Amino acid sequence: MAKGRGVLSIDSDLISTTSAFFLHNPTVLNSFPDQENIVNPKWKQLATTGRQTMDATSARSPPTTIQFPVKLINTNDARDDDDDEDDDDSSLPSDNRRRTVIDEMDFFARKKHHDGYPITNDSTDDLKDSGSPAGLELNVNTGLNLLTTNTSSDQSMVDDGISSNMEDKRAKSEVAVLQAEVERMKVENLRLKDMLNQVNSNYNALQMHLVTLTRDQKSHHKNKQHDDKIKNNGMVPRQFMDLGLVAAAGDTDDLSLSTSEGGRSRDRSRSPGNNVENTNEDGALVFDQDKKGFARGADHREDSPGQGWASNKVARLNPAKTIDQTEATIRKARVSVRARSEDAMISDGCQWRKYGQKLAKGNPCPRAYYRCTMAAGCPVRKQVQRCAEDRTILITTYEGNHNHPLPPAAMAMASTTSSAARMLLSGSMSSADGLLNSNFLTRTLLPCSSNLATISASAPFPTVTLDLTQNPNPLQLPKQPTQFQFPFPNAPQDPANASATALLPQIFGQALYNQSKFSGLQMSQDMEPNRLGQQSQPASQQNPLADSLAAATAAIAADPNFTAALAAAITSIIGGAHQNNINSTNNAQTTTSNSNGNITISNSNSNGHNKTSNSSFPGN
DNA sequence: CGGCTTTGACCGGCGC
DNA sequence: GCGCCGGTCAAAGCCG
Ligand SMILES: [Zn+2]
Repeated sequence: MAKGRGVLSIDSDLISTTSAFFLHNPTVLNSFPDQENIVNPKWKQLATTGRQTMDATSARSPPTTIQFPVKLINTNDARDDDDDEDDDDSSLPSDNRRRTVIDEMDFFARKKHHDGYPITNDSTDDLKDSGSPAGLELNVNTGLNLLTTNTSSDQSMVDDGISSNMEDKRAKSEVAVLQAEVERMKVENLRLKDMLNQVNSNYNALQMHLVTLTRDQKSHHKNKQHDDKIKNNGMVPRQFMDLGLVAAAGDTDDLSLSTSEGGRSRDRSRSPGNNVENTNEDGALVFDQDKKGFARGADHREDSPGQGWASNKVARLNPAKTIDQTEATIRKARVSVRARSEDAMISDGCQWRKYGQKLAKGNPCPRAYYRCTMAAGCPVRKQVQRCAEDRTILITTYEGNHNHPLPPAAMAMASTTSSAARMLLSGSMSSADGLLNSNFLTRTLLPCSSNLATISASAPFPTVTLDLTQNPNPLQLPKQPTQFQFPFPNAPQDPANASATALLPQIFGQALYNQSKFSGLQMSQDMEPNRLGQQSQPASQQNPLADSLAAATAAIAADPNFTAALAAAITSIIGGAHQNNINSTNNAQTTTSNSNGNITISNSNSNGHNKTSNSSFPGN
């Protein structure tokens, strides 16, 4: 199978990057308005640079945002294989970033190996590759130094022309200086790395806190809502809530829903509690009884392996009947991506291991089951299946949140998933929100396009479907009643598009998220970036947004067409959002539907872009 | 040799 | 209670 390995090259300003990475969330809303100006040259520049796409988005977070490496993706295309070595080299040269990137790469590379930091080697490579076209000072300097340093002969070569001892000395001294600098950078790199890790951990911790707080608040809400819901279905609303929370936690962490471990002994054994996150869950979720039944066997299992560990215990401890439901919902919250691809599966930047295959009943094409192997306990699973009617369409369904850092490429999907979860969650918040949101979108977007985004209640669990195929397939329609449509005029067609593909989901997710926000919160126009402030909503939202935003931004930057489309979509959303807010007619309906909120978003892409996706992602 | 895929068996839920 | 079905497990084999 294709493995995705994310190799990231991060610009020299790691810190800012990292910080942005985690901090970014707040800006999302703002971003939209900005995005309207997609055309904005700034973006393009950024895109080309591959740096800080975010900047353009929001003035607030200037340089720091994550750079979603659209380019990285492109880079990947160039690559043939995944070898680690290749990663380092390839990543560097391909983009403008090459420059200092060297060190930064390691961050994400973590898993595999960042052999020492052969800075010297890398730098040399850079020089060779680039020939110093970039013209960035850093590159040039470093490279020169290194080269000279390494081989005396080289120096001699250079020196010959000059032929003065003084010069030699000078050169040597310079070299020495440069070397020293390199060393210093190395150290700094390490330091940054540590910082990153620290930030990460802090971030996680904060998230957990958030979740806990949110939960507390929720509990209040629940009590209130619960009553209401009971009338309808008792459980549904909560589930969403939980999802949201979970999802929130999930950005970095999983959704850990604890199911009861009860029966799954076998599975569990395998997936030991690697994750620290369990704690999160503790705070976040409480289930009392193992099975409340709603979840199918499969569901249980899923939970248990990745998430269950700690959570399970916790769940037992806390008796809350509805919790189960929540859990189920969470589990069930899924993001389905429809894309045209001849490949067995689309590359999403993650590493997947196939653990099963089945012939689903209504489909002659087998369904493949994958689990994320980027981290030991990662609960994320995905199902890949070809559309029965149109076998060129590959339907990939993601479930759960990663409990580990992701390469940018993977972030897109991950964020999308989480966004979807949030959205669902938000829906739960204001009972109908999810639906409302969809309606929102529909109304807003419909005019624009031919492409569909549909929401259907039919699905057993809340699902957000992103249709990246050009045609709104009849297939979907039957399953899911289309309630609203999203127009995406142009879809990227290149391999590079793969990134775009990945991004789309995020974008959608964001859009959804925003909607949810709008509808649920009835956000004021301000759209304050501070999500934290909005505790009412699940904490999870905050993070994912940022990610998705970043991804979206990157994507936009990368592909003009796409950008335009997005811009249109965003604009419409934004514009429509307010209007929609007013329209809450749906609410009544939604309440019922809460249990399953399915949203389908279709995008018109040219066919075949998917193919590339596999190789294209940096991760691979 | 480790990791991944393949594939039949197994499990639990659900409907009849 | 039985069978169907989706989902997962895990032994066996493959691959680099
Ligand atoms: Zn994962």
